[in-house]
Amino acid sequence: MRVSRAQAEENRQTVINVASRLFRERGFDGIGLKDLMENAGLTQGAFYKQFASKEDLVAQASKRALESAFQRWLEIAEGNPQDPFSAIVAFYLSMEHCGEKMDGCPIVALGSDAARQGADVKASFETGIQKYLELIDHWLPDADAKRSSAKSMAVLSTMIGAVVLSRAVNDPGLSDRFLQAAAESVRMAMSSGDKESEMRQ
Amino acid sequence: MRVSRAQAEENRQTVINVASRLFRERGFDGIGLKDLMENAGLTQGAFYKQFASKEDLVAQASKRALESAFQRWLEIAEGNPQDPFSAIVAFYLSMEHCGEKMDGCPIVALGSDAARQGADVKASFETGIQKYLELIDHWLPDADAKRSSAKSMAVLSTMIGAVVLSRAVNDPGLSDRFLQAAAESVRMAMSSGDKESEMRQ
DNA sequence: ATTATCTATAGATCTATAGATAATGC
DNA sequence: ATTATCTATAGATCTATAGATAATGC
Repeated sequence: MRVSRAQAEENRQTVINVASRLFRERGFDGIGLKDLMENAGLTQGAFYKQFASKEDLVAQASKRALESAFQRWLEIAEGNPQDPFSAIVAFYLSMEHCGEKMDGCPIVALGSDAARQGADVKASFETGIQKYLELIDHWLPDADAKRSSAKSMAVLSTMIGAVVLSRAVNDPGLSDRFLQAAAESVRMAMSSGDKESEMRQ
Repeated sequence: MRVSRAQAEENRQTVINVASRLFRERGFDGIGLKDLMENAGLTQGAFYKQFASKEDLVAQASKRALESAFQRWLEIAEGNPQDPFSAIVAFYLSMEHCGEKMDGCPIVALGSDAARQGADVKASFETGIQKYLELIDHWLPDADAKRSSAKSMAVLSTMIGAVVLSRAVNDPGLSDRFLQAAAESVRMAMSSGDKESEMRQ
């Protein structure tokens, strides 16, 4: 029954990967350890050799979810070097992304849940969120350098809020309007310079 | 043990009100019927005379949460007739609102959870969200009448996303920066006219 | 000898139902 | 007679632990 150290580590990674997807689909409280472990091809009994508690897995799976979602952003950005931010917006604020909870943005899928978790889980989110902000900062017009952070924060807020809203309603038409409205708003925000200095003119 | 019809209805309302607050604090899966009923001063056995299922209560409590949060917006707006939207922004994007999950915005507290629920729960959210949009529409500069809906959607998205993000991190400084960045962004969006026609000039 | 995984289980909790009780409403 | 609430419980599920097993790693 015992497996090699390498195999055990591989199993551990599988559990984290499976959890990062199933938590996004069903919520932290929406799936039990038995179901999680079976989805990773193991039994429940093996869990506590790998993780200290369910909360421990929640923190690690959150970190993994944020990391893999961030990787996806990088891939999409690299696929359109001329205008990486527009490519991100087209993907993120699409009905396709709205429909794929399991592989979509974990901040949208688990943001409300994260607010109820302990410091370790929030730390996973905080680190991931900072990376998103840095990436968006990087795409801002140079003139905005000093105010970059605030603008990136507003842009990220708009994107996340729009997908949360689009998933919370029944009407697909309304969902799509939220995504389109947010897309227009963030494209505008990113293309324009510093709004305060514009107003001072 | 039986109570009057009026008392029974009052009890039912109490259960819905209690649930609307405790669901916001702990999530739909984070509190059981026994705990809910005890918080309403009843025992678990009384539940199924009042509600068809837990999901039924989830839908009704969501409706109630959206309604009472909307009432709070109206009260705040009436408290500042000169600039109702600024008053809403000052409240909604404050650290105080960030800290009060139980009485705060249910879209922030339960948005991720709502995405996993059935059509009845989503209908509660959809109806509530539409009312927020109408109210924000109402405060837009007249010039924006035609494009009002899209702008209101972007503004609501930004506000909700910012509070979701501010609650998902540990660092209070970061939380506050998200709120401030969103506040500046939505004030700018509401005060400026139609951005597309501006760009055409 | 160590240990990753298994089966089995403890003890708590979950949703939902059944039957008793006692007050209402006709 | 009806019924809102109560106590009690069924049956499922939850997190976590205990001890057995069999393969690894020294």
